[in-house]
Amino acid sequence: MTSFGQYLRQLRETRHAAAQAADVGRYTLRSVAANAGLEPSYLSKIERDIQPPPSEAKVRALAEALGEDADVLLALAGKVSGDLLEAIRKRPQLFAHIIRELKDMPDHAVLRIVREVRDGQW
Amino acid sequence: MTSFGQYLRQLRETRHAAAQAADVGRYTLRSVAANAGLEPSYLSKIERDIQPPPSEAKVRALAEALGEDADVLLALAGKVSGDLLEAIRKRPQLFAHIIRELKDMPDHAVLRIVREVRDGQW
DNA sequence: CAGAGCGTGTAGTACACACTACACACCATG
DNA sequence: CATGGTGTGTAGTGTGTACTACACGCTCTG
Repeated sequence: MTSFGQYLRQLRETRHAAAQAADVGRYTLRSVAANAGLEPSYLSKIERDIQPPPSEAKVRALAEALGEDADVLLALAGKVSGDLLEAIRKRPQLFAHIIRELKDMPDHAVLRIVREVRDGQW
Repeated sequence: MTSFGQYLRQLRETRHAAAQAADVGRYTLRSVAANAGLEPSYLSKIERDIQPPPSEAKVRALAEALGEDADVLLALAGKVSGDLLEAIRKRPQLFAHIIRELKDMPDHAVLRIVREVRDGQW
């Protein structure tokens, strides 16, 4: 399993290389830290898994700065997005039930449900 | 909104009265605390909302001791069950998507989906 | 070879979390 | 009137969370 730090560093280095090739946009540790609003040394430690992942807000800021999906990054950070938690807390039994039903199903089955729901014949 | 503490106390007092009427089983603060594995004074403070809700494990133990649904009690405690979090973290985008789709739907619509899923033609 | 820019090391902070231990005051009962 | 059981008050503890501030050493460029 890739750790949060490993993933973050790899992601940044990929962006860095791509930005070199292209033109603008810098993906140095310092500039990413600045864009995401945290101290460079802090980010350095996070990327090397010396510090645990930061708060949800900072993870979101990092996702934004690196062009990555926030939910994915949050998951790697061992967290779940606050708005999802809120939704579950509002109707705990309902959501507990449905999540437990779906958790052992293969992706394609769940995806099919998602699509059915979105197409909205409910 | 009923607080966690208020709810807990009310629940315990209800059980207490019922147990009086019936026969066995004690629902004093001390005995519930003992059954759930925490200090009486701690539970006392929790029931009066002087202390914040305890850890997930303790909330579960309280639910067990009081015959209440753990997910409901956890929700009142502002928490979400760890197994649900784990399921979401394993497939963050998938579950984020489906929860966000469902969160604004009325109960009956969600329930219908739950049933369809359980009846398993997926 | 000075200076900019890069990543990193060390130190420390403020606060919340999750509790325990023990003493106390009250009430009813034998 | 002492004893058992009830809820509560006070105090303190260890651990994690979530960071900041600042200094250091390396490398590349002008």
